Amino acid sequence: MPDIKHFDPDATLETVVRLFWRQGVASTGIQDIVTATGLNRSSLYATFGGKQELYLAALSRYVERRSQPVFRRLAADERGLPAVGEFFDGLIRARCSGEYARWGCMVSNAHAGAENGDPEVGTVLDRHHQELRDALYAALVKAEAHGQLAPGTDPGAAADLLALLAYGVNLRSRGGADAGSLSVTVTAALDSFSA
Amino acid sequence: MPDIKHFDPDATLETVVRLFWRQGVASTGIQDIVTATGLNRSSLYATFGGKQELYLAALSRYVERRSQPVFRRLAADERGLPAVGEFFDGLIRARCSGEYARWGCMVSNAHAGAENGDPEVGTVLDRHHQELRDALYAALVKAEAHGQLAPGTDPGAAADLLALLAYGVNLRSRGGADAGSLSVTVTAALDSFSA
DNA sequence: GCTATCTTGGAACGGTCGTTTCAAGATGAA
DNA sequence: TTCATCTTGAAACGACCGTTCCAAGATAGC
Repeated sequence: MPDIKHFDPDATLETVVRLFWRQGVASTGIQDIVTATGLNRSSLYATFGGKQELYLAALSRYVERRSQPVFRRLAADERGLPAVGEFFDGLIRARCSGEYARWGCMVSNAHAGAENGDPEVGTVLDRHHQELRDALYAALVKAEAHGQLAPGTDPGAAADLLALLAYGVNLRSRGGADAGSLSVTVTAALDSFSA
Repeated sequence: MPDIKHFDPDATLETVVRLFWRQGVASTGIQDIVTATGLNRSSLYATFGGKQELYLAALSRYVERRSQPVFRRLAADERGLPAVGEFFDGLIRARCSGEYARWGCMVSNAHAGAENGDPEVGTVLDRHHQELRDALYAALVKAEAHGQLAPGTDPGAAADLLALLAYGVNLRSRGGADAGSLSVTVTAALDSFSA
């Protein structure tokens, strides 16, 4: 019997993701969201709850739609080191050019925000890090099996290092670092593992 | 003839640094600063100007008092790789324990904030990164001279990598990563350079 | 002690914050 | 078509935002 929603919650949430991603949660007002999505406060609150819940939903969507697909592709790639190189190439390209240039990574940004005190946010950050590391590890294990790794290279330790390196890329790209120098650094790191 | 200030601007700025460092600029209100410093709005604005100028002054103070002394010590250290190891040990200890545990690095945090659009802030971030890299480079050049580096290791590329790694440590420590795993990762990275 | 000059306390500014409320509108089953 | 139910628009909430203003207070040279 009831009325149905006159908008697409999924498209709305994607718009919200981009606002929080680019500006951060503390610098994004409800009015910004109302303006960007075109819907009003009532629909917003009825659908998503308050700002914090909306942020958490947006952060989760970011992880599911942006991060995890890339992680899965990396983990499933059978080529080994070339897959890792492609992962970082794509990362740097996404961070420095195109629609989301200089936005950094929403999860990396969340680390620096005051909202990481929220335990639910903290859980998302930890899981995201674990998934990134695991995907890198899976690729590096295959690299090892293909004899692509320099002798004595531990895939686990390398995965830990590359995961932290990715955060550095995310941060510095948002700060304005140019794609070329980031690429050189990452390539040199991968070369140091290479057989 | 005039009256003199009834407070110590330097001590005040240090208090402000800690507020912005811990909570970020967007989540820190002028009222928070008034409460924490004990002085009133008039003195605050007369001495430092508005919030953005205050943030810039606090960020500069952080770099001068917290980052640069450590960078200088690293750059001046003649031991090579042990100096780099000590630098990261101190970094991880400062980030994960003591008074500033889980605060991250104020400069790293600034990368993720919306204020990095301010060109003056951007300049501070870039200079900070350059100084960090240069200090690492200086230490690695000495390591090379001492024969501590694995053959084929380029001190410049290694410095670039370790600088980005430091950002990763800063971010993940704020996110709650434990000191032990960060230490293991960093140690493994340094070992991969070691002769 | 007088006075010019700066500092301080505290109120107040207009604006925006996140959130709530409620009447009017839209929907689909009966 | 009727009606119960949900959605929507718009106004309003109190609280807080960064900032400004000004009278009262403190200081140091005269």
